[in-house]
Amino acid sequence: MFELDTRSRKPIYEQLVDKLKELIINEVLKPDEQLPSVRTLAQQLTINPNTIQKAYRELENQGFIYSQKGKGSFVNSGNQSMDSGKIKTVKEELKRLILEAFFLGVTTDELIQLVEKMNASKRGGENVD
Amino acid sequence: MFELDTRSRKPIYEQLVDKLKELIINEVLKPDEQLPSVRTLAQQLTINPNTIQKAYRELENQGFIYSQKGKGSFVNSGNQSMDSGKIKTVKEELKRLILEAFFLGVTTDELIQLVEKMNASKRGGENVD
DNA sequence: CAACTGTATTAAGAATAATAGTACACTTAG
DNA sequence: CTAAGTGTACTATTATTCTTAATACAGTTG
Repeated sequence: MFELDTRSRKPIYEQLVDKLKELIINEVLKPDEQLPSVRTLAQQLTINPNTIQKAYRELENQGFIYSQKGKGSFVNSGNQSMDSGKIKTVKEELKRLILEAFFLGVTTDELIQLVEKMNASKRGGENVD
Repeated sequence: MFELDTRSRKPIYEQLVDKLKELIINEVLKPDEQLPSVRTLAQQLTINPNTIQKAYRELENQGFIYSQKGKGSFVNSGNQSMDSGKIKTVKEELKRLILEAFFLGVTTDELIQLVEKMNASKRGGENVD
């Protein structure tokens, strides 16, 4: 399901969070779809269940999944269940990156085109690169 | 000059890198301006000189500053000295964040407006929030 | 009840970050 | 040239964080 880089300086649980977020956002994992159980995924990736749990806890804090004792962990649908705090955080990160892009010489038009391309890929689902 | 959160899970040297990048991008620190010396800044922030050096080294690797033995560390001017690799990296990060914003329900128009606001603040220098 | 789920806790080891101290090479002001 | 400043490098030690391990408990489902 994933490839993890155990040699990376980036903690494994953070790599997991990033990859799962990507799958959820790209709707590879659809809303209310059940995620692999903590123990199953740990066995598949040959890492410790506690590390999976840490990643799942983080994803739940960020609003991407919800967990139910005895049942499992499931994908949240977007737009819902998201408080405005998360949106503000993402916008702050975006502002930093946009300024950095400007500093590197990227133009406003290029960035706007990037936004529109991402929007198109969201609707259609084509691969944009 | 800065405020550092020693309690944060984020390493001090990374906080330094982020804050200095922000000051450079917003042209609070202007091109060819000299940064505080490793030892001076370490004394001001009451942290170890090695930690400052680590941050400066990272900033140099990312192309934001340049250092000269015996003279000091100085701010790089944008557009110059930046290879296209950095631009590609930033664009990749932007794509991830844009998709995440879409997932949270942010519209294309909102994002375009954000880009244009950042562009305005870059030229004028006003504070945009 | 049995076999799954998530969750919590404690303990130990491994990896990384930060500090401390020292040293060397270079530049500049005097 | 000397002295005081600069960046850079290195080793050693401590502190912090990440990861693993082994249990345990609570809820769900067939």
